[in-house]
Amino acid sequence: MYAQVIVDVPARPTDRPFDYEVPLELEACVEVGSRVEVPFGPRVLQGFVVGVSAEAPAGIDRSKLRTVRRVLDMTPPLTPELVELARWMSGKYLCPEIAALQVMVPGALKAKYDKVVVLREDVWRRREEAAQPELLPTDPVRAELADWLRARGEATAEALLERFPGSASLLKSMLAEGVLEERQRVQDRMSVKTALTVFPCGTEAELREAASALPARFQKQKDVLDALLAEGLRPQRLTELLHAVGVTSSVVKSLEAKGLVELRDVEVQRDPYAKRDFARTQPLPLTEEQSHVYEAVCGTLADGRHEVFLLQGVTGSGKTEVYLQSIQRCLELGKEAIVLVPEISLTPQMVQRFKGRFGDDVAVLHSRLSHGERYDEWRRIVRKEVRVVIGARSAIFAPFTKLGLIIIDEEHESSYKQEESPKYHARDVAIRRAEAAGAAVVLGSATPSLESVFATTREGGRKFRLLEMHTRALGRPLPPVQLVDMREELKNGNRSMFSGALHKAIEERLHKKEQIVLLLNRRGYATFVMCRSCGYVAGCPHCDIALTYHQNSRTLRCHYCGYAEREKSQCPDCQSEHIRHFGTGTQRVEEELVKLFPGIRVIRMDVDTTSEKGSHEKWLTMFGEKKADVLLGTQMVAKGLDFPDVTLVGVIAADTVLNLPDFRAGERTFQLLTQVAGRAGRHTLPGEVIVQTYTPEHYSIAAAAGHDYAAFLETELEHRRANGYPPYARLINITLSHEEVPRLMRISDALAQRLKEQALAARQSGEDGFTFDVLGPVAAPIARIKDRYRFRCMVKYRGDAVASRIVRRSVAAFEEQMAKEKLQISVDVDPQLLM
DNA sequence: AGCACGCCGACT
DNA sequence: GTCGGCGTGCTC
Repeated sequence: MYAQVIVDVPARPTDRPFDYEVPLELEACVEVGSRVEVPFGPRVLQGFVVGVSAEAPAGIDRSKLRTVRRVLDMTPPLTPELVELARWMSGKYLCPEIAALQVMVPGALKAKYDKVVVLREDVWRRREEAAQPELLPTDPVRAELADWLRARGEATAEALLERFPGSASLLKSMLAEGVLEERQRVQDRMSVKTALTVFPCGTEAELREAASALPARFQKQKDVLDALLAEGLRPQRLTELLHAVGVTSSVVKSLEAKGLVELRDVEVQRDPYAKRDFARTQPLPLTEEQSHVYEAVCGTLADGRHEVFLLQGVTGSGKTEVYLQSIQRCLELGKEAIVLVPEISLTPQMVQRFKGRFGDDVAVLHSRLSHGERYDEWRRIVRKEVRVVIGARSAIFAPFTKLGLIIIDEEHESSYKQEESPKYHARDVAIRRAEAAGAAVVLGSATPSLESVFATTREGGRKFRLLEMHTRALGRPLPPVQLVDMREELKNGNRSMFSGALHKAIEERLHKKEQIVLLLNRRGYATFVMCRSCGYVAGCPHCDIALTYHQNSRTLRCHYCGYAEREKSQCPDCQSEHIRHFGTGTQRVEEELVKLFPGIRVIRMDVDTTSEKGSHEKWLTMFGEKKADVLLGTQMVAKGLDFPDVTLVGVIAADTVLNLPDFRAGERTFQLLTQVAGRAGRHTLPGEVIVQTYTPEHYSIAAAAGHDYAAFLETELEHRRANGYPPYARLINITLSHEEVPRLMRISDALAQRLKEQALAARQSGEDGFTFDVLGPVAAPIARIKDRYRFRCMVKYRGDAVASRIVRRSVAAFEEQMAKEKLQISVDVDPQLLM
């Protein structure tokens, strides 16, 4: 048997399958999707099997074939369907196939390579016994080192030198003699956690009899048997059993010797939700709108068809209940379901709803889990213990084999795009996966992305089917939104960051003991350091970016290259001492709140206060328990929260994002305002929203205030069409980086030229139905990172396949330069952030 | 990406 | 004369 393997070397020349022979004893466990260890050149690597065959591969010298050394998992971590998906991803996002395969498995399975030295006992003995002591090396440490290594079995060179300092040359000569041998090791980052488990041997009657047959002096052994019988002979974790009965392990060992129980190492899970009890919930009755949507989805599910639905439902219209019941139906049909939610809204509230409905049938995957916890949840999927997965972006790769339904909540969220390689978009991957699996996709949002809405129109080819929900499930109207023109406030002498209206509204809520959500529309801007005298901003010496102030270490750090320096007390430019760090903005709002409303209790949520693991949940729980009057924060307070006593939502400055040089700025602003407005008055108490802005006439802001998606859509689409932006075209960003600007400029121009030529060639060879425009090259928004300058070409295209082929071929022409002179080219297909 | 092989400067 | 610098070429 032969296997085709993609090896763990993310580079262009190795980005193809390599053929290996599979030894007979491994044939049973090598299949497409297996993770294997293979020799590759002078080293040993991890790889994924992407093909198997009985016949020897053609076109390769048999003598060159090497053999698979080991299969790394009992069950393959990937399914053939996922292997195929990885192949598609590498073509679509222009990433090495191994990178796509790697994101599909938990980080715990990423290989760790190291080298160890072992003692060659046979060589050692032969030399010692050669009986010519005068010829043996005389180093006194020799024997000691050999003994130590013999006891340990193996050791890394570092560990060995730590134990025997200064023996580097000894080590080298022993390796040369062949007494020591270097071996490569391939390890998982994380291994399976196991626990000794007690398995009763025999039937209940047998054990009962055995227990009573034991003489009185074996009382403790009897106690153990009784405990096992009381638990219905279920296997027990040894530590727990010992604790419960109050005996030591020797007692159980005695029982094992008698053959009454068996002790085995069993894989255990770190279940992060083990301690919590989730009250089971029943399906709620659906409103007319909800059941209309539900029926549509069920129809497709029943047919086992692939179809993409765009579910546009106003905030509070009860999308989640529709998801839950659709999943229920999917499970009844014997299929599995994946639910994607933005990381930020994967709150305990959300998890609770799914755990409550489906109990242990759900695995939860999110980045706040430790490596090990994440791995364990994922293992539950592999072992077929769950049929539903809820998680952030990468949960789209859950290794299900009978996928029936994929739900993407808040589908417009930019966090579905991975910003590192492979730069995939979970929505596009989901659709591709569902196509292959014959599964339905439901994209849900109150404010869908323009791309998705466009896909429901005739012009967009009616690729998606639009389903709408206009009314809120609890019958509450959408809260009225009041726009406050801050220019007027300033004119009237109000220089505070709170308008008269917002000030009064806050006061009222405090009086009535209702709660307030305040949003500062600023993308998690980090704290930076500026001189108030001359305007100097502390920047990274290696990157064109401001340094970030870190409170706890009192240092300034660069988030791009890791550069760090001490906090400054004097401006390096003008020597002024008026140099200080500027808060995230929320800090300043908090200070002002406390000043204006003495005794006000504020919870501030931003990058500073939520960096710690679990802090996000902690703050939300506190707010839910009404331990604070105000929840103040950036984007993160806008998403998916549902607190009944929130009756006021205030937006401090609506337009800060509008001025970013990104064609999606208007869309983002509209979405954010709509989302945050939806936090108010969700239950019995009526809500109110106050939006402060300097540009109340801007269509994004006006439309959000009027809860008018249609108006927003019309204007925004017009803009996009006029400027040739998505959804009328798609984008590919190609970023080039090099240490020298002149060289970089020349290469960038050459690349742009090449792209244009390739496009022309495609057109001339009769290819049509595509457009391909090259913009730039221009300096990238962050013009230098890690002392490398950056230029960018933007491609506007229509026609996926042709465009990626043109880009792939053009970039390939620079491969030689990439290797030779440290040129780097990074391709981002369908970028979400243009910054 | 590594790692080996190979060809030129500063040292015992 | 050797140790070690990093250029370039290959990996089933």
